[in-house]
Amino acid sequence: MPELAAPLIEWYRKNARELPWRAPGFGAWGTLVSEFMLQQTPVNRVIPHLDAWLTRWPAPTDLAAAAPADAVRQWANLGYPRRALWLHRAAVEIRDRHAGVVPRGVDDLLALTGIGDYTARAVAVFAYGDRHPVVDTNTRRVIARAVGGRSQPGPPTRSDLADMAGLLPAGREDAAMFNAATMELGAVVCTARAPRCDSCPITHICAWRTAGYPDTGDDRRRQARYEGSDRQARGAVLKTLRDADAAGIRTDELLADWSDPHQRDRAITSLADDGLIELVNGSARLPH
DNA sequence: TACGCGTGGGG
DNA sequence: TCCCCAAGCGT
Repeated sequence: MPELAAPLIEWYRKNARELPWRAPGFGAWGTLVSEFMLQQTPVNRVIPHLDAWLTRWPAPTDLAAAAPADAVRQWANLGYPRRALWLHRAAVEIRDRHAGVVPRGVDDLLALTGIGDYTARAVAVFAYGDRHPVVDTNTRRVIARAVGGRSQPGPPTRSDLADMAGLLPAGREDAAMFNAATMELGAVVCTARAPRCDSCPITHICAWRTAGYPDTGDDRRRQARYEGSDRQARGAVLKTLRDADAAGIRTDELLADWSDPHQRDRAITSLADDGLIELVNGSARLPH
């Protein structure tokens, strides 16, 4: 296998976007919050919310002292609001189990609510500089193409971690840079649709290019339709409650005009099950 | 392993 | 107009 890391790192040094979490001394808490927000939400939408969040809660203990409702409100329209709840829980766990300091070990990070394989290693690598494989949708796509010669990656697998580990340079600094560079390439050059192969720094190594850019199929999981879905109903309920005062809204007045009453009821029940809302005295409100 | 989970911008 | 896509996680 030709050397992948060197040209990627060189390209990254010259072309990396200036992003808030890449500023020197950004801090582990900022990194952790940014990674929560970046789970399925695009960079450009995250940036202003990240700034506001860290201004309000500069340390894990600050967020831990707040009510979950405040976290859900501050999350605003970033999407997947369970992440706000999970981030709040993680802050409480960091306060209680790690003396208010974001842990450095991958196992400790994995034990926190809302942190999985990606986020745990992203924090360990980007905040603490340790040597681990970071696997996300970008690195999986870049490796599927450059190494696997395929047009798209398959569904995520446990072996993705070992595949990335096998490509990692020996040194900690280089390894961290390689992780970041592979993600960056996937984000801005080796994109899911219409990749910009003309400006790619590893075309000379790319197995997909060598094979003539074949369409090898695409067995990635498709996202369910949103229009008319329960998710849409949940989103509408939560938006209403974010915009309401702390006392909430009577459940019989909540989304009273929703076209499917059963779906409305399902949304309210499932949100309560998830802890995103509380049902008290016939009213629904964000969790105190 | 496969599914449910928000929201908005771009092709 | 839709459909695709976005630094995933928990179950």
